[in-house]
Amino acid sequence: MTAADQDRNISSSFAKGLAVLAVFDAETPSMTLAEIARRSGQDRATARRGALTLVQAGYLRQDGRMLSLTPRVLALAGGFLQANQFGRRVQPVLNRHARQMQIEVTLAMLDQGRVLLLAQSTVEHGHVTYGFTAGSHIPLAHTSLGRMLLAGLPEEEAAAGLAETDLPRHTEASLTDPAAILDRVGEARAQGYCLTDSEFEAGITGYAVPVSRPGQTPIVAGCSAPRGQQPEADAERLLRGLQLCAAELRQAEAVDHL
Amino acid sequence: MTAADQDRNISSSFAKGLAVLAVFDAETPSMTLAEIARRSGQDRATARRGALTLVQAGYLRQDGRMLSLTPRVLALAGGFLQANQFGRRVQPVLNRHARQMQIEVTLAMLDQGRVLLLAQSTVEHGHVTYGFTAGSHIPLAHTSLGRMLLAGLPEEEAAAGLAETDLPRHTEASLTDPAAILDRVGEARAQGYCLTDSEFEAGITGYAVPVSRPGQTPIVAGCSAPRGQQPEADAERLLRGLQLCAAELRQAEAVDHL
DNA sequence: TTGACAGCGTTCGCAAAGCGAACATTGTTG
DNA sequence: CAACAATGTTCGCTTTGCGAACGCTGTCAA
Repeated sequence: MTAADQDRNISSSFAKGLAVLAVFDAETPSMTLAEIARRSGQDRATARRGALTLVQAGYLRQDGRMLSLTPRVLALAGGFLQANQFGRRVQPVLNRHARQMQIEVTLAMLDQGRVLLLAQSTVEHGHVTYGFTAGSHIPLAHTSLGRMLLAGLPEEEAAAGLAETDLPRHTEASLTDPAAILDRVGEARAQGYCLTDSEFEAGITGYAVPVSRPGQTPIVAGCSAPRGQQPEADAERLLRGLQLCAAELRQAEAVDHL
Repeated sequence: MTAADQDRNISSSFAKGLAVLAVFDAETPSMTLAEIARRSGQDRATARRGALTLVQAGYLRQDGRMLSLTPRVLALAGGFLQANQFGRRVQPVLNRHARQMQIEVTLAMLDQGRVLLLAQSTVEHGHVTYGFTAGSHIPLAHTSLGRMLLAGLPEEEAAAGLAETDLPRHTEASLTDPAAILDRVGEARAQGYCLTDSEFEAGITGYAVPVSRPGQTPIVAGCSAPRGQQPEADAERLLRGLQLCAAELRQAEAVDHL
């Protein structure tokens, strides 16, 4: 009861339960109650009630002492995707450009100090590396998508956003100095696109361009490919393709109210 | 406290909050508090607390008096998709077969008396009609996917499942007699595939085959296309393609523990 | 073998969280 | 503009759910 008193309008039990649902991510597909409690920073008994409630609601499956998400959570995302007509207005555009560029195209935004993938084109010869999908989180600091997103924020917010995340060394090439990363972000802001090389995955170059209009919540499109023989030619071709894709998404006002 | 006493292990506030989150679907992208309360069958004050909590947690956005889902809900689905390696084990297979068949391929399962789309390939020339995505719900009774799913259940369960849903007449061809629909389901079970014609969308034929092994929770793959000049030839080609796709998914054990 | 221990899931009395009738506020109709 | 209808918000009473405490199970060292 200090300064931040509990708001009578907020249901704390509900908030805690949501935290339980949110701890399930790529690294930990199934967990015990104690693990959930630890990850969500809650008492074991509290986590237990939340988990059991989720089981009853059908969002969680209990298998012995392990708990894991059920496909029903997809329905929650489905509500969002349909509300924003992703199936009609976003996915076809991504697919078409992906086809023309012969590369997988991803749409992303910021979420809690990470990059949240909103949609992904699907094309045959995609060099599948991690197998990210819509809803996946990827790092902010060492990906072209992340830096382009930061570039869409006012400078001080970008610095703040970067400060919130930790900076693991994914590869030898990963920049670890926040100032150096902010330099690259500034560069991306100035030139209207972002390139990264080998900072997240060795040998892979990332490309990203903004989709949202200045002032809106930043949305970006990007792609990644193994570094080829003529990096400059590749970059020019792919960035041109991404710019066309981004322009078309803007035109369709597909991402204006995110 | 009559017979159905409240379980001490279940957090009712949390369950009610989840119900609020779940009312957002394709038909109602944004709602007022009163509408949410009505749809979730809760008191307005209760719905309000749930909604405000969701706003604070970042899953809902408040815009005047309208509330709508934010992209963060995608992260919940992302947890499931990554846990089950959809990006690596399912999506590529669907994409490859879709490419070969030159048609959009969908993976689906049962959820609350409807068909829940789990994943969807995307090809260029897809005749985009509704713009469904992963997480979308489609009707159970009048789609080939739905009937094939019912065929994967024991007969009495299929009948029960069908009884739960209402049977709107989407088109003139929609079967409205439950017994007639169960006949088709039985047929699908017997022959190992399901065809429907114009029952959901006029002029569109749907094709579906089972993916899950007998006894598991039913999972099916399917596709749909405008009825062409040689329906039999189309059916043979598409069903063959779907069977190959389904076999490969089974082989990869991609959907065994759903 | 056994005692001590660490980690897990589960219980229960008490504090506080949230339910919903009642109220305030805003839009709508005759 | 008065009467109404529908929405958003408050507050006292009750129910819910918090977390210390418990029992159980597997693990390690003496």
